[in-house]
Amino acid sequence: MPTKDNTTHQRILDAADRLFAERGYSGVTLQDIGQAASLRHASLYYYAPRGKEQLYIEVTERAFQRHNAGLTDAIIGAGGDLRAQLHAAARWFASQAPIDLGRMVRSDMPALPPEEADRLMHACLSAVRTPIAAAIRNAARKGLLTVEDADFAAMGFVGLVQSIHNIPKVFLPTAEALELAACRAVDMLLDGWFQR
Amino acid sequence: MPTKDNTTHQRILDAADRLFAERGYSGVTLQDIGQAASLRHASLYYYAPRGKEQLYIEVTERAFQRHNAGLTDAIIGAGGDLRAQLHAAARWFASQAPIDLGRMVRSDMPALPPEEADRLMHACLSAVRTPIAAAIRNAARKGLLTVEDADFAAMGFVGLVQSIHNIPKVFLPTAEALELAACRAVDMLLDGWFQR
DNA sequence: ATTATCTATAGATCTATAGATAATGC
DNA sequence: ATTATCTATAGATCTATAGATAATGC
Repeated sequence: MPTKDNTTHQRILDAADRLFAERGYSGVTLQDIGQAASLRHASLYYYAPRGKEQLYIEVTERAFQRHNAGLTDAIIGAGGDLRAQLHAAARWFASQAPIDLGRMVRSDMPALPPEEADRLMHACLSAVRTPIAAAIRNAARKGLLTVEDADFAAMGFVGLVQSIHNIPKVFLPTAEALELAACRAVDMLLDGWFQR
Repeated sequence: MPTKDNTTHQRILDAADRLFAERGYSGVTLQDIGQAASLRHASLYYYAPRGKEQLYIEVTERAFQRHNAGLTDAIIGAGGDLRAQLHAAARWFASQAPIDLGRMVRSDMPALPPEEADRLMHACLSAVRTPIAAAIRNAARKGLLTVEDADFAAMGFVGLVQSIHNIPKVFLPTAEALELAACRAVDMLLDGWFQR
């Protein structure tokens, strides 16, 4: 029985997390994960008896719980101002590995059993949408915003902010440049493109 | 020598286009493409001697040339108003299969030879960014906008508009609902979330 | 003859399992 | 004894090639 709180287990999950996030479900083999975690791929079954599928589901759930916590903390830590809250959320996204919701929806999930896929995808979307939508609703209650659908707006926010990760690295070489770009993207959305 | 303008060839490219766009490079096998085009996967080599890689590169180039033309036409056909131009661009994106720039950058391209990948990704980013950035620059020249970096804004626009494809189908079941959502996303970006 | 397709198969992975072996704890 | 790893291998793909075969055009 694999015990929890095992260094090797953590190393495996970290490697799987990084590889799946980078290349997606079908782009990663158990050999890749084994190699990244410095053990034979067959040994992965000791920690994940249901194989690649189990590893993907576990690390994806874990990753989005982390995003949910990271976003919630960032927003709470930013005080009561929506702009500050969304800058903090954007900086969180800029500091983390890119999230490919599109790839997850259309490439990764179809490789999983449908019920598992539905449950997992819903949890992931929820994890990133909820804290941002809550911040939006909070500001909307004060009558500051024109936003009608906070969930829709939150999904757009994520899509817009994640788009900074599609910009070639030559234009945004440092972590600071990436964070700054993320905040500029937020300001575009809050203030709009048209002159006020 | 495979002749151009061949029905089978077109059927193969269309099948490959649809499958690669949906599942990405590593999520599609030559068997899948053969099956979708109603011929044995070995026969694909008659039309694409360099195999899967050649098919991916050809259909991806073709797809983004199509997007470039579709966006350019949509924007030109919309008249001189930026909002109308961007609504038309957004409707174009809503009417087409989703574009996963993130998946392309981080999952598909790493499976290709680096020089090919760089050239192809640059061409794809350019194809979608250029017509939108031109519309933005055009409006900015009239002093209507606060946008400083038209290319950056255009990338954000694409990310934001494509995010509608990540919304579960139950919320946006019809093509009309999707187009409407795309236009709402554009309005959010043009007018901003804050009350004017 | 040329063109377009197919069958068969080689060789390389990939997932998954069985069972051996080494290290650790009683 | 239990825990953690490894080797070896089965069985299923996957890409790619060789060569057969059918259809078409001269």
